[in-house]
Amino acid sequence: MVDQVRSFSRVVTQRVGALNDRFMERDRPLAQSRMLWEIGLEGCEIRLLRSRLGLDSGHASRLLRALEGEGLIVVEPSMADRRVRMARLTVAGLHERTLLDERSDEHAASILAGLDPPRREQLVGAMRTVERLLTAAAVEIRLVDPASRDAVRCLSAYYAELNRRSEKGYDPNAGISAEPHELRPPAGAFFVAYLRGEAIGCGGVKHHGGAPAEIKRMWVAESARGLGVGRRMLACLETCARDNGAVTAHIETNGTLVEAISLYLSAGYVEVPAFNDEPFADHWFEKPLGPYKLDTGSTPPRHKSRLRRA
Amino acid sequence: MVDQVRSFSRVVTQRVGALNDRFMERDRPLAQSRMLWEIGLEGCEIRLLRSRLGLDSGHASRLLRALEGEGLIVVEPSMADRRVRMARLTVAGLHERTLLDERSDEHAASILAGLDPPRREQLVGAMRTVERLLTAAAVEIRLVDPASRDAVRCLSAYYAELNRRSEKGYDPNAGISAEPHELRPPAGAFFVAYLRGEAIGCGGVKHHGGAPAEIKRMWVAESARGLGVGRRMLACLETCARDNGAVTAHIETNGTLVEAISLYLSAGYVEVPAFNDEPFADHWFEKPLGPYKLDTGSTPPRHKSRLRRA
DNA sequence: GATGTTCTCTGACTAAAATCAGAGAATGCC
DNA sequence: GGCATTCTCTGATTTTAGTCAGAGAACATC
Repeated sequence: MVDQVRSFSRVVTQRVGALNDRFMERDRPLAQSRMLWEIGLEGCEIRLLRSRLGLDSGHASRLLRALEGEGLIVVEPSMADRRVRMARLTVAGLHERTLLDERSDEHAASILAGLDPPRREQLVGAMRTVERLLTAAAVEIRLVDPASRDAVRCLSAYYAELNRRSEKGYDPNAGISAEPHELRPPAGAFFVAYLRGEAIGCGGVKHHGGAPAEIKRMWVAESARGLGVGRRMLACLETCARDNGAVTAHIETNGTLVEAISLYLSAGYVEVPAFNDEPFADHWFEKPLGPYKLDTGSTPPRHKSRLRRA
Repeated sequence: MVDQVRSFSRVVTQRVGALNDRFMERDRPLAQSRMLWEIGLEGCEIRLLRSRLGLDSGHASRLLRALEGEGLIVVEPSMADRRVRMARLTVAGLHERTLLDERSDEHAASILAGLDPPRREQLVGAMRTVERLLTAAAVEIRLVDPASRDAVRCLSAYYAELNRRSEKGYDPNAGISAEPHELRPPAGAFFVAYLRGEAIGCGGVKHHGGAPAEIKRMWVAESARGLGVGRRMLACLETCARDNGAVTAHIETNGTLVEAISLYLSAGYVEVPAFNDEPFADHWFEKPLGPYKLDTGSTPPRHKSRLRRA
């Protein structure tokens, strides 16, 4: 398997990667082109550009200065926070970006050109699979403070989504609490899932010694669904609970969250009578956490995962 | 489709390409590491290194000097041609290369690490497909002089293979001739298939005005089989024949060349009685070349291609 | 309103990559 | 033998990329 990955890597970087770089070079250093591209039609915060392109702040600043000097972009302070600066394409910049776009399209088309239609479809299908799975593999789950910026951002997105999806509306302050101090070691734990530096999911657990641990605040950004992040997060929380003495995990949720419910079922949870009085919840689940039992996250039996796409 | 290729390209270069570069950097500039790697266990001609890595001769020379200075390689003239120089790894160089190897393995493993076993297999399978099809798409067929170096090289490989595979043995000078002047426009044509600069297949055609064109010397290197090169070469030769007035194509071959025969059948050839007295041949084929009929090279009906893998 | 943090920028560098022109040796081919 | 070609090397330089330290503005918090 490792050999296949390596040989794939060789072929692809040569044929797709390196060539693409050449195509992007249009009388302009590659890094500048990439920056131009990344700024996008809508403009972009500089700190985001830096993190996406993986650039040092000095380097990034110089690249922006160069593009600005050519009249391709303007950089101006963001309204919300005047420390943050926004880069935006000028008309000339938009034009340049369009050219880059066309070049990339040509390059992509040239890759497909050597193939007959059926093989072309096969290739594109396999590319889709590789892309999805590589993205999934790049997700990283980290223990963070539940009051940290990324955590807070995830939680507000979570609350907003619950509010949007359930008829009753959701109030994080009503019902069972999950305050930061309850989700911080040693009382509990809070994890954030990152994809290329961006927080795209979260989950918390409240420890209760030998009594059932409570799994709370599980959420995955819409843009990152279908990558198995939820499953990994759940496994992570369970491991954490088990390591802290729990032999059972408890989750409650609302019936409108069908993906969540199907995940719980497929991960071995069974529905049980209400074990608390969370007003938002109408389904309660429980799972025995066999000590040291490794959840490989493998595909569950078909009948259990049917709800998934419903 | 183009969009999918582009998005694939972004994800893969980031996750597989760029990271791999980081891993390769081992107190040594990336270009040096790549060179070290590319030299391989057996050593390699410098001009080959240059073409594979796409380096300027000055740049390449300097990289080699640096590696030589560290005692990792020795560079010595090739025996065959003393203008050409060979780079070969020393013991220390072999050791370094092994370390690079291990790093690459680690990197490949780290890509797989984030996935559960079933997804892992899915990823590796899709990678295999992408790799194969990208390689196939990179093959380029060019009209060349049948006396050119690449053509001659292909032809000798072809003769050698015929000799090896058939019991009778093969003599290119016996039987129907296909001398360079017969395969050169306007009398005929000769094509070579290239993969990353290397000649990996060939094929010729002898025009006879309105009379059936003769397809000759079709060969594909073993390393390049399964990529559809033969099919593309055949289509190319047929187009060429049609453009020169032929309405029928003739091919004769030997029964031991099963892949060839199955290719001809799946491409629309039908077996006919001997139309010449080529001593090497024991099967004769014919195909009507409908004018302007495009051979898309799409997958033939299953029952006809069954011989393919026999 | 004092303090610490976040974000961006500049200056001063270093390292690596890439380019160009020209020279010299070996070879192939009349 | 003369001549063009191939292959490699060196010197001189330029362009990119990337790093580090520190400064200043805006903001968050107590």
